[in-house]
Amino acid sequence: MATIERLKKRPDFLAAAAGRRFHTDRMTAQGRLRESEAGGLRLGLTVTKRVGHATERNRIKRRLRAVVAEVAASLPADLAARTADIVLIARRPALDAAFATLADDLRQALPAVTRPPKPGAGESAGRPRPSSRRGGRPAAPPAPPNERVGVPDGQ
RNA sequence: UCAGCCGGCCGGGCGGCCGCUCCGGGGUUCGCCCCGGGGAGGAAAGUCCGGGCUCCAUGGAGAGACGGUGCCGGAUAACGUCCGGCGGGGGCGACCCCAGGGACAGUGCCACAGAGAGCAGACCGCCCCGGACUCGUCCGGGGUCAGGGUGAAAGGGUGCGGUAAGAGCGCACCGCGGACGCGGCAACGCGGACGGCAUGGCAAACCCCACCGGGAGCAAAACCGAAUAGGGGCGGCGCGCCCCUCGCGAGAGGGGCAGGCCCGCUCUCCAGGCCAGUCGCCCGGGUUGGUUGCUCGAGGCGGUCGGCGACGACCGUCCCAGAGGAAUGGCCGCCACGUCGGGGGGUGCGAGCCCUCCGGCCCUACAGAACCCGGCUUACAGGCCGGCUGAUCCA
Repeated sequence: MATIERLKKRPDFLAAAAGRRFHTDRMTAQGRLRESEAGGLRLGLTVTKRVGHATERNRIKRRLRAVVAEVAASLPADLAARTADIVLIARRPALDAAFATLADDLRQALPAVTRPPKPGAGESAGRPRPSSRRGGRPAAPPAPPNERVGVPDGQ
């Protein structure tokens, strides 16, 4: 049975932000293929302050962790063996969305963001340009760091 | 029964499946597994005060600056908190609200309006005197603040006397100040000779007075830990300037001043320490990560005693979250509560209230520990308990 490690280091989060993306109304998924180390999936959660207050952010993170655990239990072996980091950026509707809906979102997102690069060069065309109002931040990799730290504000 | 005031408390429950973290015990192929137990709040929040703790400084004293507090007494480790009083204000009342020291130490401000706003003031008006003439008006000089008018505020109020008109000018009452006396630990209260009324307000204006205060914070701090450099320790040698005397000189002797740094806001003083250069030997490792700090504490609960009370003393008993991209939950079912819509029934003139059924919603409000305590402030669906006040009804 497959398991998914938790992502905890800040540089890993920043690296994943440069990878492939997958959007739903509930969340945005970002994926990055790791070069080195052993195989397996790792996943981190980001819930920014703009989503809601601390209580609401915590609830979203707990529900997403439960979703991850459930999805991981029934993951195909080839998908689970991919060497990739995923970051889920929660959005406001994740607070009230049905549990099954969140699970479906994740099941769709996982293969999408961890797909190995095709030999063809059509990569950038298929990638959604995040220039819309989503998050309102530039698409450049050195993004403002504070925006995507999932830590509850330390004040 | 209705309206209201004060204090205290709760803030979903039960069950099923699957998880997280810490502690204790056991097992292990060292990956982990099994058993038992603990696991968010009254505000965990805002970070506004007060402490503990840690680091920075070698201790002590004084002055200044800056900041804070501000009726009195008490409680407390401390507080800007709390308790009990006082004074002022509001309410029929239970009760509630108030940054509430000093304006004869000084400086300053009091806009606009108004004649005049701080050693007051004459615009209209009133009155007296003189003059002019067209004979009831004008001009000049003077008195006056009762009236008009302005203003937040016009130098006590009302009445009588008094006067040319007036005025505490005189008198009565009220107000105000007030030596002194009495009560109270005190704030303050009560009485009050006497004073013809004087010291108008603002100190969330400067200021004065009294009291308090070093700074930064658990991302503090300590330890483990790979490399270079800075760095640290020990030991040897070495010690600035001026004057006088001796000496050809290197230098020697005596006297005086000692330079710089360390007193984490500044300055001064006392005590004390260090450095000033070079050589040799040894130690050591900024950051990432790990461990500690990290939960037994001004602790919870129960009781007795003291106190009006805040609270204190004593006895008994309990161990009660310790995460670290951050655990304390996820999903489902049932029930209760609330709310919305609809049907039926009861009651009432009626708004409405009560009972019951069906469906939907929220599936709970505010809100998530981050070193720990004491407070304050702010947010909060709904509910429970106790005491009290005012109406109304019955006896």
